Amino acid sequence: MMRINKLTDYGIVVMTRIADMDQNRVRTAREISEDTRIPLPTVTRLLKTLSGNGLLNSQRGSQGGYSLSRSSEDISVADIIETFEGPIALTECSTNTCECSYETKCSVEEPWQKINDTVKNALEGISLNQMAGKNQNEGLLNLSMNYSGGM
Amino acid sequence: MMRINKLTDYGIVVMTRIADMDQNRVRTAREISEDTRIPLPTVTRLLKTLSGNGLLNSQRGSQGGYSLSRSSEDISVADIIETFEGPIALTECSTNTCECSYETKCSVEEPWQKINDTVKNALEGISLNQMAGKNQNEGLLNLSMNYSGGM
DNA sequence: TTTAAATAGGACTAATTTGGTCCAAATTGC
DNA sequence: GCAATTTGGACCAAATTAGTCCTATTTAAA
Repeated sequence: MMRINKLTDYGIVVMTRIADMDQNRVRTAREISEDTRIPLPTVTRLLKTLSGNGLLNSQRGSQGGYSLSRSSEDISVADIIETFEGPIALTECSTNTCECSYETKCSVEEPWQKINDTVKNALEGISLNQMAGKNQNEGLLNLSMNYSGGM
Repeated sequence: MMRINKLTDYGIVVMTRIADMDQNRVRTAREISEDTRIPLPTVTRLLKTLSGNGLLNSQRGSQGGYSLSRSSEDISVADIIETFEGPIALTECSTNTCECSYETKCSVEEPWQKINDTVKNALEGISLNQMAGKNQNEGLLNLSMNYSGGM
């Protein structure tokens, strides 16, 4: 648990798939659905969300479809997650002005904020390019923090 | 979104509250409910879960109650989250053996695993003691990764 | 030994969120 | 004009989560 939503996960799959494909033509929802085996109506919805938030360009009409709005190196996992889930934050308290009614909660606010920033930082450090097959072996994660290996 | 559950959040509040109190006596569910204003039945349930997972000691009967099972410095936020939500992982794929049916998903597995580890690492680096009022000003976060400040 | 104060365990319901589908409208190329 | 596509939004079903309640067990103290 403590998961990102399934749709967000799908969104990453879909974006990864588009990044993997030939960048010189657009891809239709149907194609992507067939590639990923995610049901068409769901893919449709994912693509709408992604293009609505500027991660994909869309072209309507016959011969239309979707393509990345910018290079896969310039799209981070954080971008995709935020598209579907809004600002990255593990607790509500740290996003907006704190309205919590429990006295102790707010003494807890600052550590949470840093936790959230740390997580956000990690996710921003991973590009679509790294998720896709292109760069698969070395330097997969170039996080701005020093990841200390297996725990 | 991408939140920890509300009960988990409450759990952290409750633990923080217990850590803040005099360690020489146990605290009852009722007291904690009054302190935190979280409804008694809910607090009761939280405490049962926490003691069931070994984060709290419980003493039954009259004059009974709960107390930390170990020092607040030795209890991490990760411990509490895992008590309520199981292993820390943003995606399902990285916890158990991957059963996903989408071909692209698994090319994505390794980066996710590292993301999850990074998040886990961050949460393990924060002790209850730091969440509580005791240590509030300096060195709040002693993460094993270098957190590079506001973004 | 009785009683009152606690925790323990588990069943249950209500509320909320999430996942998934569908339809009608707009756009575009042929 | 027609067929292929995206767009926008409404809608329902399923799953998860939050919260409550009841009964049993344990313990200290009167």
